[in-house]
Amino acid sequence: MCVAAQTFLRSNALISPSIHFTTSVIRLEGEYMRTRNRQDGFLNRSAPSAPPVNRLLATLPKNEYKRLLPKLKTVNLVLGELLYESGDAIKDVYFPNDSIISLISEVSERSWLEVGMVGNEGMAGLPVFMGVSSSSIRALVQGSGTAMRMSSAAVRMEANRVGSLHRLLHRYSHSLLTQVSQSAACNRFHLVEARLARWLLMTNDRLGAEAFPLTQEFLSHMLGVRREGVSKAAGALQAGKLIRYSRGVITILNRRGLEAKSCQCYAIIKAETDTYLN
Amino acid sequence: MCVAAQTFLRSNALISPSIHFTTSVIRLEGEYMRTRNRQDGFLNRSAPSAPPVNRLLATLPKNEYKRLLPKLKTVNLVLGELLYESGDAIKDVYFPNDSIISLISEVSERSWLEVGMVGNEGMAGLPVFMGVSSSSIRALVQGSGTAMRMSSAAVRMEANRVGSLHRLLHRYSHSLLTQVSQSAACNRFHLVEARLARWLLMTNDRLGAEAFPLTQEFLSHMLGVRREGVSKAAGALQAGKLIRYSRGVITILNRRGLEAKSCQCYAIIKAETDTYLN
DNA sequence: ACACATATGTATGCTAACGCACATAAGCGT
DNA sequence: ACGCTTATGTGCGTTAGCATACATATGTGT
Repeated sequence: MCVAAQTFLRSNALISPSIHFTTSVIRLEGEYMRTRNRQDGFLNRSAPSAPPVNRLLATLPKNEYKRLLPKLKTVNLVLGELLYESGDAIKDVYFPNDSIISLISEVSERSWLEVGMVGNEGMAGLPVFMGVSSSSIRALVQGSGTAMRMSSAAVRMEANRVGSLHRLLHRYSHSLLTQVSQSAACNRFHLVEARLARWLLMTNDRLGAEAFPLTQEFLSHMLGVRREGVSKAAGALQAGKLIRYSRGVITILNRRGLEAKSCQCYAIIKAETDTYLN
Repeated sequence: MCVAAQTFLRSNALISPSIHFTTSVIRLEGEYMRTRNRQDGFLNRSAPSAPPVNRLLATLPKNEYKRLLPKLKTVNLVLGELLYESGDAIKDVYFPNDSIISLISEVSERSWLEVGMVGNEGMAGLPVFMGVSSSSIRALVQGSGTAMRMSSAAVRMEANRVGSLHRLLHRYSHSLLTQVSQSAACNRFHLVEARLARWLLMTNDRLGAEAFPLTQEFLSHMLGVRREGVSKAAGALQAGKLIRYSRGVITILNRRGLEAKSCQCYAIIKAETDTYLN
């Protein structure tokens, strides 16, 4: 958690790392607890038509799922938590239920970019399955919720036997690569407003909530633009009554409208993500 | 080959598709043949300290390599050839020797972006290994040369048995994802000139040649910028005597200088690519 | 109620890259 | 040698997004 906050705020270079560290832990945990308490189940998740479980795991045949169950542990992931850092050993992998994990690439202290988003359709920690112990990509919790955690050792076992999980992870790898490629092109060609709309929709899909805590500062790192750019784009979306936001909480008011503002990339990525499990 | 040229020139929307098709086949093949004839072994490949073989295959243990050999066929790949198109079934996979294959993502008729580059360190057609028959990413020959071709059916067999190739392809998948992520960030944050320098260096590494046929038009699609932008950036590099070019042929004059002009991304990607095989 | 931290808005000037239009140049086929 | 095609250069107005600086607003703890 400490590490999480440290990274989360690393961009603010004016304050010394240690100060950073302390204040941001407080800030993050504080913010989270507050929002959770203010309104029970703050996220306003819509009535769960489907129970919030990881769809990748849910697709496994029963016997295989049973075999894996002892190795899986439900854990809570909190916004801002850093699951693994660039270059560090990956100790566990995560199958999100209703949480979201961002895969982030960094080219400099202040320039980050989300290259992929992992929700209940996938797993964070693919490098382990691929036989690599660390990655240059950072995994940061972008939406609070639960996930199923599995040790890297257990994942490495799965890499050695071709079973249902093995095959599913292959399909997922392809899906993720597609997502990363599509958003690379999207980030290159599309305007900030469209990309913001896409990002909010993707988050909405995975979180199953209409409102979620996110500052513009955080968003700016996801989209790879300045905070002021997010302010402008978000302001435009709010003016159009598509979203509402205040002090780190964003609420989606009009999904259809957001879809119209977003680029095709949203639909393309969603189609890929939704169909690979079939 | 027809399809190749069709796609290669698709951006020129002023000419009808059929005209396109015919003229561009001629143009491409013509250009290639001309350059090949003009000077025997036009590419001026540097003295092959290492023989030009696919390094992924070369890393296999001997017995496994022998097992695969009957399934591999050496083929010639020609600049502009389209190995598989977005959405179409992938019939074969390719292990480049001294050829290069570009993985390209498209967001509109005129907006393309190279998301990954495959040389002798890898394989084009990973989706097949991952159990998917087609991909939204296009594979286009970006540098002429030879490659080892293997049928998709044979690759699917390999996906079902965990052997050396299986493990290597896992490692390669991770390497490719890293490359795609890094260039996504690079394309987002770095200037055209730096990206062009990086791209030329990466091509130089894989082609093993100082001079290679490439128009600015082609380059613009790789970098996801306008042709005029390439003209400006290439002009600057030429003014600095780092490269020389004329009518579709680029020559690298000063590698060190290019490395200085490029961003760190070149070194980062190269390190990943060079070390995953060990 | 107040002070404080932090989230968000906004203004100004700047630059890279865009879109369009056209000029030049180099090679090729006849 | 000539004309054609194609590759490359360049100028001009526009724009999205950057950097910096500062203003405002909104929760929170005391």
